[in-house]
This record gives sequence, structure tokens and C-alpha cells, in this order.
Amino acid sequence: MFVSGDPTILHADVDSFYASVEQRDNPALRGRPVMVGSGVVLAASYEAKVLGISTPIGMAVARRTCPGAVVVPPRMSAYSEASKALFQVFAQTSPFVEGLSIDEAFLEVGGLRRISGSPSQIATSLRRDVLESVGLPISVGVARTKFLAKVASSVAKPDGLLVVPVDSELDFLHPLAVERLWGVGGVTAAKLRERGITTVRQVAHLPEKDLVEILGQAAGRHIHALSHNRDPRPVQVRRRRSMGAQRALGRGSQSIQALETDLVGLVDGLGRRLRAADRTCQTVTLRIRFDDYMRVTRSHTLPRSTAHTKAILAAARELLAKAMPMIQRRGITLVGVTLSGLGDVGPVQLELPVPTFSALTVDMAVDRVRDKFGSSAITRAVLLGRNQGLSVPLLPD
DNA sequence: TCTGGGGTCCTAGGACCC
DNA sequence: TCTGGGGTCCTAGGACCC
Repeated sequence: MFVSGDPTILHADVDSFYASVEQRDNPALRGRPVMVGSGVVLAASYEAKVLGISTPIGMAVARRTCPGAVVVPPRMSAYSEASKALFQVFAQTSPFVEGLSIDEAFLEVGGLRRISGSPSQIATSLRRDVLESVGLPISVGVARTKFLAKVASSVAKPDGLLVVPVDSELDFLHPLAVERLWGVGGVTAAKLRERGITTVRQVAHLPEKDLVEILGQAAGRHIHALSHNRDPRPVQVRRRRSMGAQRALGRGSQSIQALETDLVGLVDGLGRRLRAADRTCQTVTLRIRFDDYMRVTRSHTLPRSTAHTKAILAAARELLAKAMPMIQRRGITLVGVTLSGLGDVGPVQLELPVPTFSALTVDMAVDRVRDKFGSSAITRAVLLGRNQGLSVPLLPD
């Protein structure tokens, strides 16, 4: 039997994630068109999608298009909880899970045949398990490459399962629109359409160098490879590379004080998240969106990594001051902060001039570290004396 | 059609170093 | 004094994803 070429990669994706959570938690919303969002529609239930709602779309337009729909404000913490439960089921299904976003992941199930069955059997039980223990409908695509598995799950929606056999990969892929290629959005699709290219098959017939000429080195090569279903990327656990928060502001005059307050709030929240994840950052980026919705960024790289709110805030404030003339000239409708250059909180060494170990010594050291790196940064203190050591686990306060 | 809140990756120029 | 080639880091912008 030919095993190595079997489709063994699952792509699992919750259908209309936010809207499905709302329908799960409120039975009155089930079977009805539901739109989640405030300024724009973040998610629409399938009942709403059928009526012509696609995301993102302005809420005013959405209400006109679909007057019978129920509009629900987003509950981010509920979605975050649901996501945790979802990824627990993923982890129980396979040891190789690569999270892609809050509600989707790749699972490699090639080595689980003896334990759990064939990939399509595993996909079937995964859908059942998620529905039973999280209460949400998912769609699953199964294929030999990550890219194709992702395409398959989106074609399978809603609440579906689609396996792409190895011998019919290109038959499945080539009739699809270019927008189905992972990495082809509005701008790229428009460039291709200008040249009469609308299907994956047409892309596949183009020489790679032509695509590179049109789209640039990386994008050209990438899309050329995908159109032939060449995607060697393995399923792998990835770590987060940046962390950010932003706030949309109403149009109109924004006082400098209010802006500073927003900035403090954003940085404070980010600092907490950073320390809760035991991470540090080195680069602080300020994002600004003007009244005309043009965007700019200003960034600063710190001389050393930090998880301390004070250091991040100081950098963010300087960036804001730098951008202030632009803001005053053009108005501001969004402020955001992104932290990148993420690292891990390593051991911190502090020397205190104390003669003996005591509860007081520990408290002093802990206070110093907390003061320096933030309250949840420390989980263990190792006290070293001249001839002895003492390791003390600490509870987060 | 007037616009959220998260993320990822790529490109390109300039500074700086060897 | 002028010149080459290669590499890394920083900053800014942009496309794309859900």
C-alpha cells in the first residue's frame, strides 16, 4: 500500500465562530440570522450569510441588507474561553497541532492510524467531539498538504467534511478561483485579473518568472507553488511573534488627554498579557489611523528586552509625541500598540545585602523583582547563600 | 461601503560593521 | 583617498489572514 502520499493533514475551522458561540449560549438565536459586531460586522451566522451578509461590512449597510437579523455586541472573553476548550479537543486528537487563529488549526494525524484510525475517521470523530464538548460546529478538510486541507475545509463549509484523495488533487484545485489561493487577496487578485487570470488553472499554466514579475519574488514563487499543490511546510507548533492591542476612536476632535488615557490603557493591558505569557518584548510600535483612514506606524527598539509596563509606556509615549504633529494635522480614528521581538522571561539575579535566609529576605527579593518586571513575572525564587541554596515556589499575586 | 481587533510575512532603504 | 561585497539591525510601509 502507498502510505507516504496519503492525505494526513486535517484543517479544522469553526463555522462563523463568534456567531456560533452566540447561538450556542442563547437558544433564542438558533436558526435565526445573527450578526456580531458594533461598528462593523465581525461575524455573521449562516442564516445571515444566506441573506447576503459577508464580513467585514459596515453595520449600517448590514442592517439595511438584512433588517430581520439580530445584532449582538461581541463578547471577546466568551470567544476566548470557547477557543481554549476547542484547542483542548485538538490536543486530545493529535500531539501535532498548529494553531492558525482563535478558531482554526492544522492537525497532523499520519502516525495515528493504529491508535485512532484513518485520517477521515479521525476527522469524523473530531467533528463529533467538538460538537459534544464545546457545542460548536466545525468543518474539516483532509489533504496531503496544509494549503489543500485549508481549501478543502472552506469548500466543505458549513458543518462539513471533505477529503481530497491524492490522485484527484489538481482536479479539485484547478477549477477554483484565484482568490482561493492562500495569500491571494484583493490587491493580488486585481493584478492577476488585469491580465485575464481568474482561475487556479490559469495560474498553474504561467511560468514562475512571469508571476514573479507581476507579484514580486516571494509572492510570485509562493503562488506558483500553491497552484501546483506544492506546499512542503510541515504541521508545526508555532510561538506567537507579536502581541498588540488597538482602539478605534470616533471621528472628530480627540483631546490629547483622552488619547494619552487610551494609550495607557492599551499598554497596561498588553503588559499584563505579556507577563501572563512569561514573555518579554523589545520593539514597541505605535499605530495611527487618520481621519481619512490612511495608516502609519512609528516604532522604537529598546536597548534590552522588557516585560515592564513602565518601560513600554515610556517608549509608546515618545512615539506618540513624535506623531503628534501629524495627528493634529490629519485627525485620528485609531490608536494601537504592537509589541514584537518577543522573548522569554529568563532568570533574574538580584543581590541583597542580608546576612541570613528568612521570610523577610524572600519578601524583599520578590518585591524588588516585581517592582522591576511586573507582578506576575516571577514563579520561583532561588536563594543562594555562601554554602547553600534554597528554591521557593511562589504563587502569583 | 465608510471601516474591528487581533495576527503573519515580505520589501526596501539606511546605518553600521567587517 | 577611493573602492567592493556581504551581512545584520532598525524603521516604515504594505498585503494578507481570520
